[in-house]
Amino acid sequence: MPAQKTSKERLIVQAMQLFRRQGYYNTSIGDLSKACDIPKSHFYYYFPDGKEQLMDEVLMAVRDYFDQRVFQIAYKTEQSPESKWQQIRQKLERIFMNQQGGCIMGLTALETSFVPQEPRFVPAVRNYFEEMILAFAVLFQPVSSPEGAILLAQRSVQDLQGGLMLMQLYKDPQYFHQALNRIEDSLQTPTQA
Amino acid sequence: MPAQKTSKERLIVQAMQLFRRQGYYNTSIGDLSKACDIPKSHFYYYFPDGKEQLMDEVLMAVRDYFDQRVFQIAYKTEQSPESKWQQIRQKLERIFMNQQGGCIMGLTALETSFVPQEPRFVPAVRNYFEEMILAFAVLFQPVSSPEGAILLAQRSVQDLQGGLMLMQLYKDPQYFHQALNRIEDSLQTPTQA
DNA sequence: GTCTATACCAAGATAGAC
DNA sequence: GTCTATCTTGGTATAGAC
Repeated sequence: MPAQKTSKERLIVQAMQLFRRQGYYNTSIGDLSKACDIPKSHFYYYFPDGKEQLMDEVLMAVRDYFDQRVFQIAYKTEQSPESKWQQIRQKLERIFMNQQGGCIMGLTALETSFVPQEPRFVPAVRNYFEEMILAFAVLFQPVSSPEGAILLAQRSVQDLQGGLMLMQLYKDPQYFHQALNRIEDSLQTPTQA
Repeated sequence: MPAQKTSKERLIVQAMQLFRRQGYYNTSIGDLSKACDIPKSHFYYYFPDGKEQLMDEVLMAVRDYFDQRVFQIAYKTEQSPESKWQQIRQKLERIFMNQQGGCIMGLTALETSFVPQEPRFVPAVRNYFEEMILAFAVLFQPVSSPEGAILLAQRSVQDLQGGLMLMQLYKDPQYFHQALNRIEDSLQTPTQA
C-alpha cells in the first residue's frame, strides 16, 4: 500500500470531523494540516484543486457511507419493516451519538446552499437527503399510501434534522432521541390520508 | 437624529441579511462595508469590538423582534388559541418567505455552537429557541398535559427548523408549509399522553 | 513521485487624519 | 466626533527543492 492512499484517507477523515464541528468556511487548511501534522503546503499534493476538492471528496464519502451502510437497509426485502427500522435506528444512534458536532450534511446545506458565487456542494447534499427520504418512505409503505409515505418520510427527516440541531445547541440528546421515538411511533400507526 | 444611529442600524440590517444567506464565517467586514458603501475601516467606528460585537447585536435584534412581534402573540389571554396560531403562522410565513436565505438562528446554532474557542453566540440562540418552544407550548395547553405541550412544542420547532433547512436546500417552500400544516393539525388534535 | 519554503492576497483591526 | 490610510495576520496556493 503506497503512503499516498493512507494519508489522503487520513486527511479526508480529519477534514470530515473538522467540517462537522466548525463548518466549511471556519475550517482552514492550516487547521487540517495541524490536525494531521503535515505542513499545510503539503495538503496541495493530495488535493491539487484545494479546499473545494477536499469538501467534494468528504461529502461523497459521507453520502456513500450512508447510502451503503444505512439507507440500504430499508431495501432488504426479506426483512420486516420493524426489524429494518431497528437496524437503521441503531446505525443513526451510533453515528450521531459517538461523534462531536452535528450533521455535516445539514450544516453544509445551510452554509453553502445560498452562496452567490457557486453552490458547488448542493448536489451531493441534496442527494443525501433524497436518499434518506426515499429510504424512510419505503419503511412507511405498509402503513400508508405511496404519497403519504413520502410525506411521512419528509416529516421524519425534518424532525430528525431539527433534533440534531437542538441536540448540538443544548448539548442534550433528548431532541434527537425523541425524534427517533416519534418516527418509530408513526411506523406503527396506520395513516388515514 | 444623529447620523450615527441610522448608519449603525443600516449596518446591522445589512449584516443580518448577509449572515443569514452566507453564514457568519463566510461573511467578511469587506462584504458588509461593500454592501453599505463605506470603507471597511469605518466599520470599526460603529463596532469597536469588531465582527463579534456586530454578530451579538444582530442576534439580539433578531431575538427581540421574534419575542415582541411573534412569540408574544401566544400570551394574549383574551384570544382563542386558533386565532393566536393563525397570527403566528402568518408572521412566520411573511418572515421566512419574503427573505433570501434561511433561518439565521438555525445557521448560527450549527456554525458556532461547537467551535472550541468560544461559543459566544450560544446564549442568544438558545434563548431564541427556548422562547419559541415556550410560545408553542402555550398554544398546545388546551389539547395536552403541561409536559405533553412541551413535547409537542419541541416537535413543532424541530419539524419547522428541518423544513426551513430543506426549503433552503431545494429552493422549495413545500417543506416549510407542510411543517406549518402539521403544527396546525396537532393544535386541533387532543393528545392521549 | 514526495514534500516544503515562499508568494500572494484577503481578512480583521489600529493609529491617526480631518 | 467622524472617517480612512495603513498595518498585521492568517489564509490559499505555487514554484521549486529533494
